[in-house]
Amino acid sequence: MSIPIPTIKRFPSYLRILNQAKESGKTYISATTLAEELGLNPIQVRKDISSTGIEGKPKIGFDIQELTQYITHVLGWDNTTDALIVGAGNLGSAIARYDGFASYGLKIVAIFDKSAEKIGTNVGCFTVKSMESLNKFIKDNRISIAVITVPASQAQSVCDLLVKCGIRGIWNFAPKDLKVPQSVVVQRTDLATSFAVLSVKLAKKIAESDDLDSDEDMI
Amino acid sequence: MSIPIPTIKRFPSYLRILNQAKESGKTYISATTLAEELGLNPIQVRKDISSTGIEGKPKIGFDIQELTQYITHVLGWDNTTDALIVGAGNLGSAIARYDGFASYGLKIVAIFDKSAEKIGTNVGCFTVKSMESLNKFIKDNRISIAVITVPASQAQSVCDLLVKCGIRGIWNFAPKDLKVPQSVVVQRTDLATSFAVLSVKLAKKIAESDDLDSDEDMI
DNA sequence: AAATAAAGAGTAAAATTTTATCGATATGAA
DNA sequence: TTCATATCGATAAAATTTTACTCTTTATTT
Repeated sequence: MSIPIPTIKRFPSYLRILNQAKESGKTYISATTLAEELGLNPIQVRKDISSTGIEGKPKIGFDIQELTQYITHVLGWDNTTDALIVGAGNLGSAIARYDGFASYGLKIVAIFDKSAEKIGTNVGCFTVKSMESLNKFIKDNRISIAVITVPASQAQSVCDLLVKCGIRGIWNFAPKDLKVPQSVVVQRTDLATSFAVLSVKLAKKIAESDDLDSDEDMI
Repeated sequence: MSIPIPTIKRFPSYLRILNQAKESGKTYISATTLAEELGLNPIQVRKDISSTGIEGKPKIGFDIQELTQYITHVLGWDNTTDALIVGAGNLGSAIARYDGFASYGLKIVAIFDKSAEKIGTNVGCFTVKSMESLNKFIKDNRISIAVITVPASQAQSVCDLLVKCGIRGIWNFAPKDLKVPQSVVVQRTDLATSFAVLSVKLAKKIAESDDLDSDEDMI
């Protein structure tokens, strides 16, 4: 009865639309409306929702409050989890300053770096801490999630260290595939992957419109 | 004969491993090795590669050079494409300063923002330009790709403007599903989506280890 | 109150993606 | 040279995911 990964991936988008709808004063929303907003197939939306077990009312749709609550719960976003960042470079700093994580139940509580120049400087509302203080911090604050934003060359060693300190979930922004023990979960967020899809789709689209052009020539 | 999206998404990882292997002096690499490095199924890797039409040698593997070239070409990363960023906030600035895009055939050439305070300031090696200068810049430099890093509330209007200026591909970092004409491609890169997967996998993993604990108790 | 239409729910079909199987081939060792 | 082994390639099977279809429900209209 586990929820398919593609469905999980669509859940955050649903939450976004649900919030919007709620703010505009609505109480119910139909799968059709959700689908329209997101450019999805309504049947797919209904199927996704059905995996939560929530039932809708014909002709009306789903209770926004109920749906929001359930999806938030499935994602585990109803309880705030503390996380720390390792790597105070451009990306790490941007993430540290980003204030949108609260709605994902994620709270950045510290940022670490090995560079002596960066340690002690401020990034957003944090002061960069040294790698030496990492272990104690994780233990003292019972941190289970870490965000890796160091260069690829250092990612594995940082990862190993984090695992040794007891981190269970790693959100990896370094372009590197990390090896971790079975008990640890890694999720990589890779700009390259995303851009690859854009590149290919764009090339295809341009090829199509070229085809169209030549078709027109033939008239 | 189009290449499946999941395959496209794995291509950048292959490229990374291929580069590593090349740097360490190798000429050939087997699907098995690639798969091991990436935690994938070797059969899947072979299937992915087969979609490029490149043939390998039994017992040896694939020509690294040839494979690299072909994948790079399929992704369209062998020709550099100029792109601009709209939104000079934390994320936009981080992206502007990121120097890893060169290997994706992507070259950031300018960054725009509507805030009077930001216009004229420096971000990395760029000077933030005004939104008024956007149209002319796109036309003069024949830009076809734009990166959107504005807040969600402004994303659609910025998107509309970009489309009007002739942009064909949009890489959207705003948590908002953009509506565009058929001729335009949008790729959203969403932190929430990625984190959702991490959240759920982690919860599952922790539940599993709890199960294990209770199993052990039963001995 | 009956008819209509806009959903939802459940099952089935289709499409896509991943994994398995088996025969072929090239290398290195006996 | 022959044999063992690692790997490839092609086809088939399995699994997953998306889409279609049919029926039911309920608000709205007449």
